[in-house]
Amino acid sequence: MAVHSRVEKQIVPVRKKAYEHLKTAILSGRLSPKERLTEEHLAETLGVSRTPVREALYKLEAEGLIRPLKTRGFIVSGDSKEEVKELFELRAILEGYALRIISEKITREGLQHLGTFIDKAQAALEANRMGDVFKWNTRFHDYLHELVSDSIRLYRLIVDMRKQVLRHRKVTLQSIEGAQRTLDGHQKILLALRLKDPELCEKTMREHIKLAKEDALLTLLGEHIA
Amino acid sequence: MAVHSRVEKQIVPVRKKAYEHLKTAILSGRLSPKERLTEEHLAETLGVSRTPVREALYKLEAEGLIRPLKTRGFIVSGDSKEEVKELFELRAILEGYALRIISEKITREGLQHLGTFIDKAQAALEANRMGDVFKWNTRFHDYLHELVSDSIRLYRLIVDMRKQVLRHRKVTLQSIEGAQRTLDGHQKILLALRLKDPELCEKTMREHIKLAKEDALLTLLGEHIA
DNA sequence: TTCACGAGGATTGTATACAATCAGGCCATA
DNA sequence: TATGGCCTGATTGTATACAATCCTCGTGAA
Repeated sequence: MAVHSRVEKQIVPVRKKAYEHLKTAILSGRLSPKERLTEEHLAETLGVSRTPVREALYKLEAEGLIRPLKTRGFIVSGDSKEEVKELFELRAILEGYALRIISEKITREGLQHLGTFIDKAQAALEANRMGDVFKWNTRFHDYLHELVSDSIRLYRLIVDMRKQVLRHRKVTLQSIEGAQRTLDGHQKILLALRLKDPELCEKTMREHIKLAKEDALLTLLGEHIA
Repeated sequence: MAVHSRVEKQIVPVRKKAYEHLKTAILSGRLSPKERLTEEHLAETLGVSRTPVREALYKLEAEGLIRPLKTRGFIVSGDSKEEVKELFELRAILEGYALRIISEKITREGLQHLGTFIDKAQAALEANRMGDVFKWNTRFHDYLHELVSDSIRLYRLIVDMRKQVLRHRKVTLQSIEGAQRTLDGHQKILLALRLKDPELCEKTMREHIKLAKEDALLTLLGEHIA
């Protein structure tokens, strides 16, 4: 019948649910850097005991999404200019290196996939479907990331950081010019990959992310003014 | 009376003790990748309850020092050739970038300090006091790391990784040639810093760590044969 | 033999209780 | 007004109990 009838009961530990809950709340901005997080209060809110909550908190701390308060409790890490800058710069380094590795082992099909993602994003942009632009751009990056997934540490770092900058990226991509700039960047990346030039790949990716950084910083500034 | 009679009670949470205990056991090789770690067993061994142990385990996992076993429990991450390679390569990237940053803001005194560390290490090497060579080399790197300490994320990543490669480095430095090569590398780094050439700094550091990587891999191979 | 399928022990997940600790305010004293 | 110490509620740290889950291994049927 079904090729795989095993449905894999997929038990989700409370700890994980608490973690995801908090994470999305933070990344979406629903949880601002203003409010203090305490184990007990969160436990009550989520309707669970402190144990899983505290484990979720520790994990978030390890990822840098929240930080311990001197006065006990945590706050979500601010998106101060400095922090956003550092985040993007680290991404530039890590993803630049990743692209270097990728360039050495990507296949013809891989290149084709990437090309498709760009085309779809471009088409979406021209049709003014910004949601889809975002989607295909994300696919583009995700596909790249998968290509380094045997470098476990590198992969984990990249994925972590990427999640953290998500909120900034979303804003950037909402402007037409921003989106077009991003797409141009992706084209350049693809070209560098096609040329199989590791040096160029690293450089291109760094520049691509540097642009994203500047967009994000502008946005940040804008919010400040608004 | 005493200038500072405050002794700072310095309470050390059990969790932290468990964490440190396990960490040193792992880094020193006392805990091999062979044995399985379970919460209960560890708790019993350390004479504490499972709660702090489990928190220590999660932290170690986040740092990549142990990994969950499919069959429940953890094992310490192997030092397979692939893993060591990746570790050093990541270090090369991150510390290379760090040196680039440092080159932009290091002061005259900073350069002098670094020079001193190298001299001391060189002297120790010539007197065949390998322990001291290790010590001064460590100082050299530690000092560099402190210079990036306002880039919190970068700093944390570097420190983490550095701890993980410690066991490999120790072996390398025991050989005279290995130590001399390391020192030469440090000289080059210092030179690059003096020239205030970010590009060169990054490149030099990468190469320095690449050499260390090759040493470590050789050692690893040797152990395999032995 | 090989496979399916429980039984049972080992291990982890979560809740809860209690002890330890800390921040912040209050009061006494100067 | 400033200083220092102590009290108290808030919060975290650790232990423990119990429930849930998973691995293993034996048993029996094909």
